[in-house]
Amino acid sequence: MTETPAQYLHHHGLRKTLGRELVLTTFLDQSRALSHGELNTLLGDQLNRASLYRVLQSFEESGIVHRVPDDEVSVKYALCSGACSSEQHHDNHVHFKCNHCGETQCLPEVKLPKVKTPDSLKVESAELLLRGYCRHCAA
Amino acid sequence: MTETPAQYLHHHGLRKTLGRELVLTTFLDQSRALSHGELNTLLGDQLNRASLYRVLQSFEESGIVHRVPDDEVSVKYALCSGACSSEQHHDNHVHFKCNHCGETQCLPEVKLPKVKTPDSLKVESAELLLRGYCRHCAA
DNA sequence: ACCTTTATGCAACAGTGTTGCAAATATTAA
DNA sequence: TTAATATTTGCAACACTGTTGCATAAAGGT
Ligand SMILES: [Mn+2]
Ligand SMILES: [Mn+2]
Ligand SMILES: [Zn+2]
Ligand SMILES: [Zn+2]
Repeated sequence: MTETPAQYLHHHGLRKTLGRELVLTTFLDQSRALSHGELNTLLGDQLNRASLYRVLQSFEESGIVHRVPDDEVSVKYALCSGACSSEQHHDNHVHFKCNHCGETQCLPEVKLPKVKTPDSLKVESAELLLRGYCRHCAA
Repeated sequence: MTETPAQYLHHHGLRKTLGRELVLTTFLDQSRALSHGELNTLLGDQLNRASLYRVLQSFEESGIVHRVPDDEVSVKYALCSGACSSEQHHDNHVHFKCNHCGETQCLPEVKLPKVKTPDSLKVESAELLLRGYCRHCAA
C-alpha cells in the first residue's frame, strides 16, 4: 500500500475519521484476520464498540476488508488485497487458521483450484479455509 | 443410514434420549446444514434451548455432526457422512450456501482438490464453502 | 426394583451484533 | 473563515448467541 491510510480511505469513498484510521492502521500492524472482539480489545477506549461495528461495515461495503468465515463465535475480517471496491470483492483466496493460537491469515499466494459442481447450482464465489498449525505453533 | 436413530446414537456411544432423537430426526428430515437457532425454531418447546446446545456438542464430539463455518451470526451443523467418530472427523468435503435463501448444503460428491501451501504451515484439514444460488433460487 | 451415571430444564450470565438518537466531526459551499 | 449540510460517533437499550451451576428427571446396568 503506497498511500497513507487517509488517502486509502478517501479512494474508497470514505471520509477520513479517527476511528477508521485507527482500525485500518491496526489491520496493517497486525497483518492477520481480526474479529470485532480482538479489534475492540486492541483499541481499548479509543473507539466505541458500536462505532467499531459500523467502521467494519463501511470497510466491508467499500472493499477495504472482507469477511473470513469462521467456525467460532464471531466472524473475522481481513484487509482486501487491493482490487476490491464497493462494486465487487475479489477475495477468492485461501485462509489458514491455526488450531493452537487461533490466528487466521490470508494466503493470497495460494491458488484456489476450480472444482466441478452440480449443474443445478450457480456458484459465484468460493472460500477455502485451511486449518492446522502455524509456523509458531507447529508441534 | 440403515440403522434407526436410536441405534445410530448407541453406536456413537450416546444414550438414546428424546432430545437427541428429535435433533437427529430433524437433520435427516431437512437434509441440510442447520444452525442452533433454526433447530430451536423447528423443535419449538420440545427441547430446551440450553439442552439443544448440549445435544449439538455431544453430536459433534461423537462424530454425528460436523461444524460448517459460516460468515453470519451463528455456526451451522450438518450430519456427518458416516465415517466420523469421536476419534476423528472425516468431513473434508465441500459446502454450498445460497445467497438468496441462505440454506447450506453438503456436497459430498464434490472432490476437494489438494492445494499447495507454504511449508511453514502444517495443514490438517480444509473446508471449502461455495456461495451462489441454489436450484430453487437461481435467477 | 435399585443404583449410578448422564441428560434435561431452568435461570442467570457474558459476549455478539443492531438500532435510535443527540452530540460531534468532516466536507462543501459561501 | 465561516456557515450549512452530510456523515460519523458515543451512548444506551435491546435481541440473539452461547455457557454454566444446580436441582430434577431419565437412562442403562445390576
Ligand atoms: Mn483474505
Ligand atoms: Mn458436511
Ligand atoms: Zn498458531
Ligand atoms: Zn436458495
